[in-house]
Amino acid sequence: MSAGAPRRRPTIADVARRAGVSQAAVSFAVNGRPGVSPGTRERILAAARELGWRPSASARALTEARARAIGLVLARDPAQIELDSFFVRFLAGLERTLAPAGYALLLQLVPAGPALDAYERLAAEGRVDGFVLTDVEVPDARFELLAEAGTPVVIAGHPAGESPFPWVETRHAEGMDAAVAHLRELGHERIGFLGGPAEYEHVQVRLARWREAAGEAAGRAVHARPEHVAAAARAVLAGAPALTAVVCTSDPLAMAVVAAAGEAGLAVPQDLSVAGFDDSPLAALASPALTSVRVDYGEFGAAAAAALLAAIAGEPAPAYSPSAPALVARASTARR
Amino acid sequence: MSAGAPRRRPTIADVARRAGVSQAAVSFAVNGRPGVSPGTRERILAAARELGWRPSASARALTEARARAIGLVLARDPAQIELDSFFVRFLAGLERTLAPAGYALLLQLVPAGPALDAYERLAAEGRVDGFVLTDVEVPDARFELLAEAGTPVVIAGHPAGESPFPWVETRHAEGMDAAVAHLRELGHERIGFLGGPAEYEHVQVRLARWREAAGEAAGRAVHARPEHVAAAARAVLAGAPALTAVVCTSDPLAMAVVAAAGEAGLAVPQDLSVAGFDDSPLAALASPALTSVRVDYGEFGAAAAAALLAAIAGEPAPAYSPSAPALVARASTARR
DNA sequence: TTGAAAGCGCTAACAC
DNA sequence: GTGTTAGCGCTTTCAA
Repeated sequence: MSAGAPRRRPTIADVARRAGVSQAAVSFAVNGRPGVSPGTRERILAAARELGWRPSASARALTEARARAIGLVLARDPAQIELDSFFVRFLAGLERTLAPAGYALLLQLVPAGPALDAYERLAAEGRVDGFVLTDVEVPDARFELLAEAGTPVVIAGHPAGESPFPWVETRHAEGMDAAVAHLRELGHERIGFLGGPAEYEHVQVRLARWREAAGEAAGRAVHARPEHVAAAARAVLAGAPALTAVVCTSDPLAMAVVAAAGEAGLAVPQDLSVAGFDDSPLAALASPALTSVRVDYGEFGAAAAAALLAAIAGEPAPAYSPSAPALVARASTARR
Repeated sequence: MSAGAPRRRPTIADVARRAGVSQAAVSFAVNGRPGVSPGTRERILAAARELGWRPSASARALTEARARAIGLVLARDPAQIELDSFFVRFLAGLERTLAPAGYALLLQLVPAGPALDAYERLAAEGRVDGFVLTDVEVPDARFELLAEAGTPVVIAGHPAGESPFPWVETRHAEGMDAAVAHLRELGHERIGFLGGPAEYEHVQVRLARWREAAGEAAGRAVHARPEHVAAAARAVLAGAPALTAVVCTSDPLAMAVVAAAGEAGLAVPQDLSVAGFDDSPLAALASPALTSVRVDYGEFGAAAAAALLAAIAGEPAPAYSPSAPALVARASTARR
C-alpha cells in the first residue's frame, strides 16, 4: 500500500554542501537576511530548489519558539456549521492572510460546548501561536484560560463586556438596518424578527438593531435553535395583528419562514415579505429567491488573521475598515 | 493589547527536577512506556500536571520526524463549499479519529485549481505526515507529486483508474439507486438528472447509477457549474417529452429545480417530483421539504483519517464498513 | 529501574 | 561577508 520510496529528506547541511557554503549562509539566504552576497544567495537558492529542500517546520518552530500556525476551534454541532455561510467564508479569509505569511491554520471541530481542553492542549503543546475566537459569549470561560496562559488571541466579533483581547468586527449590524429600511420603504410596518440562538452576540446585535429600526410597530422577535427552526418560524408568524414582513438573521431561517407562511396559506411576497441574511448561495436558488444582506466575511477573516499575526509579533493590529453590508433585493420582498 | 505575562513555558527538565527524576524518566512516563515504576510514574504525572506541562509538539516532531498532523487541502471556491454538506460533516468525522490519536488537522483552503504547491510546501516543510485527498479527478496531478515524494496519502472517494494510494469510499452510489427506486415506486418513468460538475468522480458515479436505474425511459442529464445552477435547472426541465421527476446530486440543486419548475408553471410535487441528495439541514426547511438521501459523511471522514493514520504508521488500513444510505422521503416527491 | 548523553534540523550569536 | 558553535525541548540508545 505504501507508495514511493521513504526517501530521506534533505537538510540544510545538504544544501550548504551543495552550494559550498555554511549552514548559516543557507539559513540567512532563505530567510532573506543581509549578510549574504547576491551571487551566493542565488547559488544557495538554486541548490535548495534542486534538492527540493524547504526548512523543516518543526526545527524552525523549535529554535524560534513559535509554530507559525494559529488555531481555530469550532465548538458547534456540524449541522449548525453547515447552515451558516459565515464559517467557510471566514476560513477562506483567514487563509488569505495566513498563507502569504507562511502561517498554517489548525482547525479543530469539537462537539458543542466550551472546549477548553482543546485550547489548553494546542497552546500548552505549542502547536499554535495564537487563537482566533468566534462565537464569543458572556462570560466566556476561554478568556481566563487564554489570558492567564498569555496566549495571543484575537476575537472575531464584538465582545459584550470587558475583553482582555483585541477584537475585530464587521458592520453586520448595519445590514439589519438596511433590511428593515428596505422593508419600510416597501410600505411594511409590522416587521417580525427571527433570529438564531439568543446567546450569540451577533444575534443580539441584530435583534437590537431590528428593534430600533422597526420602531414601535415592530412585531414579534423569536429565536430559533437549530433543531426547532420550523417551529420557531411558525411562532413568529402566529398571533395578531398579522405581520406583513419578517427579517431573519440567516437565509435558512428565511427559508423556514417561507415554508411556515405557505403552511399558513400566506404567499411570499404577496402576503408576506421575508428577508434573509448573509446572502448565501441559497438565497438565489430558493423560491422565491430571497432578499438578503451580504456581509464580507472573507475580508473579516483576513482582518482577524492579520490582527492575530500582529498580536503574535507584539505589534499593534493593522487598521481594518470593514466594508458596508449590501442589501441584495430579490423576489421574497415586495411592496405591500 | 497583549494579554498576560509572557510566562516561560515549563520544559521536561522542570518536570524532571520537580519529580526528582531524569528527563528520560519523564519522557517514558508520559509516553506510557515500560521502565518506570508505577509510583514514580504517578509522581511524574503529578508534577507535569502541577506545572501545566505538555511535551512540546515541535520538539517531539523534530526528534520523532513526524508532525502528528495531517493536511486537508480544499481547492474549491468558497461558495461551492458552502453549498456542499459534505465538507463540514467530513471534517467533523476526520476529527473524531484525529483528536483521540493526538493528531491535528491542518486545513488549507486555496482558490480552485490543482494547488500542487500547497501540497508540496506542507510536505516539504514536514508540517504534515500525510494527506487526505478529496475531489479526485482523472488524471490527478497530485498523485505523481505525492507518490514521488513518498508522502502517505489516502483518497476519500473511489479513484477511477489506477491509484498509487489506498482509498476509502462510502456507499453513496446506492443512494442514487434508492432515489430512483423511490420515484419509480411512485409511478415515475421519465426521470431527469441534475448533477454537479462532470469532472467530479462522485457525480459520475451517481450519473451512471441513475442511468442504470432509470432505464430506457430516463430523461435528460445535465451538469451544473455552481455559477449556472439556475440555467442548468431550466435546461433539465426543457424539451419534450416532459419529465415527471428529477433526481439531483445535492439539495441546493434540487432547490434550483423546484424554482425552475415554478417558473415553468409546474407545481412540486403535483406536476413534478424532485429529489435531492445529502439530506442537508436545508432539505427539511425548503418548501416543499425535499426528499433526499442521507449518507454518513462523518463516518466516512473518520474512516479516511483512520486509514491515513495507519498508512503513516506503515500498517494496513482498518476495515471500514460504510453504512447504507438512507432515503428520507419528504414532500417534494409524490405519486404521479 | 534510572541517569547521562547524543542527536533531530534549524536559528542566531559570535568570531573570523 | 562568511564560518563556528551553542542551544531550542524532546526521544532514545547505552550504561550504571
